Amino acid sequence: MSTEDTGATLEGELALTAVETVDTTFLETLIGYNARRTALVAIESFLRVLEPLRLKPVEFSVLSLIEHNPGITQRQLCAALNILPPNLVGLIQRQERRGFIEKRPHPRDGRASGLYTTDEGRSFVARAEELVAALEARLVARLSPSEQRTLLQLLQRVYRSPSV
Amino acid sequence: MSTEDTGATLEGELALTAVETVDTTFLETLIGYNARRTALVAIESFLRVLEPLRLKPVEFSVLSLIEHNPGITQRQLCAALNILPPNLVGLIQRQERRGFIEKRPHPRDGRASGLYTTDEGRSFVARAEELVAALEARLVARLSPSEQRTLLQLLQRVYRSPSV
DNA sequence: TATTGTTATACTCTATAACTATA
DNA sequence: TATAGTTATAGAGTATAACAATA
Repeated sequence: MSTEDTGATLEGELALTAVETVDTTFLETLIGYNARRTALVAIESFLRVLEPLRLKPVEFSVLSLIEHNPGITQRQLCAALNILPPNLVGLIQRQERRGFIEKRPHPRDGRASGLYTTDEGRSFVARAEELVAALEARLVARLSPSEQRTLLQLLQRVYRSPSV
Repeated sequence: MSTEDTGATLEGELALTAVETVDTTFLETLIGYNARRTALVAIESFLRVLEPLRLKPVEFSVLSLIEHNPGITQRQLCAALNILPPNLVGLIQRQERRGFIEKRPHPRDGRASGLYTTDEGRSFVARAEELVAALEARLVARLSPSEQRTLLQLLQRVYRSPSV
């Protein structure tokens, strides 16, 4: 992250410690810290790779979930993605305006509507998922296939464990 | 996340799929998604546990880094924590006002100042780090010690790999 | 000329209150 | 009475531009 290194540490001041190299060992023992940094790196790449499609991570998640769960409701999307209902409204409208999804009346609940991808939306999601899969491969390129599986499993066991 | 389950899936509608249970299998293959969810769970617990100390995750990181890197500059903190300089100013001022840190003139650079914890700050950080360590233990309670080490190592290999 | 710390400010993300229409 | 979706809005987090002091 730092681009310079002026060296010259021996100024003779006793109390002076590690002013050039930052010691982050304590923070690095915390999954919260490490998970956050990993997520930030992934999101950064994501933004770059999906920029040509004008698609942000949450928007991708929403489209992908609708594609694989035809008829899903906004309430279900909120629960699955940890989004608050008011903040989902705009996301849905945008994808609707782009012609990628459409609402149809819900068969059993007049308050809700089911969300579906359009033909155009389906091919768009397919393209996006390809780009994301390729990005994913680059992200974990340093890990062996078994290490990749292990990492996902361990993360899931942490965030799925109840009452943390 | 969902608390209800109305059942009654066999309505006879052909196109209706998985309206009650959401299929997230594609998203769950992505480290970005899994790392983010893990980070969110950790941050949630963090906010709850550190609330009595009126300390947020970033504030803890800042204090902890100053404690373990006496004389660190704001520029170094920014680089280490991925914070932009203007956004660090307020964080520093708040911890200064609480009497936990102090600025001293930098020995070699008149533009910068070195940051140090005060006596009060040191005992405060110690208390905070204890709480965080206990929280960490609960977060990874479902993993064996060797799995815990593996998880941290794999995460670090992902976010440290260059040019993702 | 470049960099540290700072102010002001804009933009995005997330959260809360309140409404409507259905259940 | 409670819930799905919506509007309006507040607040937190993150970003850029510009400046003074120092390198």
